[in-house]
Amino acid sequence: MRDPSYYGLKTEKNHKRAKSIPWPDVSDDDKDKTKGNGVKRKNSIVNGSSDQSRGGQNGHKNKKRRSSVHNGDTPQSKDSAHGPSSSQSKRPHVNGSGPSTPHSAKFKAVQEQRAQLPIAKGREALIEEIRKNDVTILLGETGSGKTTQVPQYILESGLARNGMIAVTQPRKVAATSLAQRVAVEQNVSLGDLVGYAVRFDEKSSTETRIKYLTDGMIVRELMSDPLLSHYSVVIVDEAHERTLRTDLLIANLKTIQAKRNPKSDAKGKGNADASNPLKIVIMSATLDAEKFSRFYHNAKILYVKGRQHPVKIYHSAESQLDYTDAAMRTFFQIHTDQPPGDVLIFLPGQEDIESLQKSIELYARQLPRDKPEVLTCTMFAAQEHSQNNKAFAPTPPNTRKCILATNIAETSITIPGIKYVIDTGKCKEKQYLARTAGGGFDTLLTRDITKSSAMQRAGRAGREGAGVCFRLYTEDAFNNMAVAGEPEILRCSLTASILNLKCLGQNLEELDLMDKPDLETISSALKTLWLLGAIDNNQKLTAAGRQMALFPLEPQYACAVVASKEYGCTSEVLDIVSILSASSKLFVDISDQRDAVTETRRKFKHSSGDHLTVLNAVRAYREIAAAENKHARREWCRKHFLNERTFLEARDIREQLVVTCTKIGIDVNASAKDNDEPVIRSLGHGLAGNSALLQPDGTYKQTMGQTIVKVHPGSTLADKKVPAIIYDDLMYTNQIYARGVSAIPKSFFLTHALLNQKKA
DNA sequence: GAGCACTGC
Repeated sequence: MRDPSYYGLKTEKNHKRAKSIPWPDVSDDDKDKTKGNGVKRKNSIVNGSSDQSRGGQNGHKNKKRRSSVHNGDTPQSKDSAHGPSSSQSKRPHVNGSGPSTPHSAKFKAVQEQRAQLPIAKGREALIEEIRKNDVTILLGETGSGKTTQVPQYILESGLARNGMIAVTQPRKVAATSLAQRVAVEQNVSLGDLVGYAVRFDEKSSTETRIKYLTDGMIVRELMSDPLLSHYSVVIVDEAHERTLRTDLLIANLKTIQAKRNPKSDAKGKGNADASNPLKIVIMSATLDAEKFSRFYHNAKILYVKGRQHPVKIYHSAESQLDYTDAAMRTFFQIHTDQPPGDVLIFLPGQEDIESLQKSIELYARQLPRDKPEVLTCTMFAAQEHSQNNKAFAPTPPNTRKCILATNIAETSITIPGIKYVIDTGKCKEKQYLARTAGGGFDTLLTRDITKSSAMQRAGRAGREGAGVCFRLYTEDAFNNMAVAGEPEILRCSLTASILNLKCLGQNLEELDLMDKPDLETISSALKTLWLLGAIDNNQKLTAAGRQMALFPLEPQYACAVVASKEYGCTSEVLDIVSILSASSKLFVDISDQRDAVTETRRKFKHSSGDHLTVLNAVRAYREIAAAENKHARREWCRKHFLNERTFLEARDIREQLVVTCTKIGIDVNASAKDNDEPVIRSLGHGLAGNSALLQPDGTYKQTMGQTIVKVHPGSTLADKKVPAIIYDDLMYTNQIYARGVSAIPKSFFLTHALLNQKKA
């Protein structure tokens, strides 16, 4: 392969550094492929070939116990169309978007597609296994069709009896779009036989038998229905992601099954005579099935092949210290030597993305005329939606699109047209550091990805056709990667989970979890709950704690809402905490318009700090919203560097909070008007543990610990010294920064923890 | 005086 400098790229940096990365034999790729020598086809991801699972240390062990569902079953024609449910689909549907008539061409095409999915061949074997066993582990590669088909097979076979089938997903979009798809396949209107439930959005009815829901939603349902008695089958999808809520669900399902299937023994025999037995199906995409199996009394593991185009994987011959530079050189090697096709580059964060984009655009301008144009797009969570969406626009003719993305493109978003993937092997990961004193804090540091992540990234090149993945790390480095990431339960704060479990009468340390968190993390959470008055000296849930758990909020903010009743400022506190709980930040940062941003933000700035600054922004938006149309509102937000989606999401959250408040007798209209003190006081109750005092040397030191914290430069209090502060959270990057900071009179908060306990 | 992967109720 040729060096980019061959094309006359002339910055000083490039002259010093430019050398091509020695990708083994990539340049004469086509010739070598036909000869079958030269090109190393390492870990090639070919339709379900065993190569793909080579990365897993225990892959070979799995084989012993895995039985393939591909054992020669032929799908029965009577089932492959529509089963017992078909009678329900014959009702006339008034609206045009409803299901088509059973014999329409569209419906037939849908059923043909269903029958061709890889999992369809194993249908009978799969149903038989689920019938025989209380718990089934199903390993399915991408494209196997397991998530849409298994619930339908279970329904159509009658295994669910009269109960519902729950299918849990870690993400909302997945739950809603899967339900949509399955409703089409069942030829019913969404919300009838097939429905979904995610936060702020539910489409289900008394007729619903297959319900897709987020894992958070079903964990919430546990609070009102501890045995999940509405469901006869619970399918946990994407279990390998090991989200906190999936782990809590998996643990609870085990105890629920022990109660609902009284005769079940360790080998998991059928329980035809139990009145309302529960079937569990764990679906996962990776190699760690053994662990799920062991957890569920050595449950049977089934394996189903996927449908993926082959992806050739090249590892870098030597390790690349400067991964952005290596990514740039690799991009230009692809651009100059490889056939057309868009490129996706995985980078850890926004900063790397923006700097690499600049370099690529700089060098692309110096390419000879006969080379295709380069179009760069960036994709990361903090970026405006419209910018992220640019990657989806069709690539113009004679152009190669280069998408620079974070992990967002690994699971959450699928970009069409990608033929080449460049994987830096890095990501950023949040990790909670528990400190018994001071409550602990989050860190966000760049680290190596895992094997499953690396495979996922490579797979992104094979969505639509054969692809190529260039890894900017050696094959040894790949082999030394962890198989999978640490489950979330081991790296996040447990304050909210412990509070919710206490409402179920459970203690987290006694729960039968697949992975148990540190005692330090648990005691840090217990300490926070005690400070909030949610538990008493004997760690028993208090009346106030029970109220806090009802709110879909961090316990700190729930505590502030509960406290606001006394100070008569619930309206203001709801405004603030609903913004703080929204998934996107309110204040948009645009790196190249920084001066304009700070200037505009001054309008909302409140002298006491960030919380009341948020309140000012909410009040200003509300005025605009009342007076102006949608377009003007959006324009106003853009001009003021405010994220309107945050306002809209916060409005939904606020509505939920109003319902909860009303239920427990908190007057949501109680307002302190322009008196700020009660608002800060209420927040002070919730943030009693998150406080720091100014030291003589100008730094802030935690009141509950010894940590020196710095006010984050993005805060309105960044260049102002006040005697005492409260803050939303701490984040360690280069230093320990307090974010979401407000000044608070010293006399306030030192007593708040005690007040919380007294009230409780 | 400096930077923030991704979910979810």
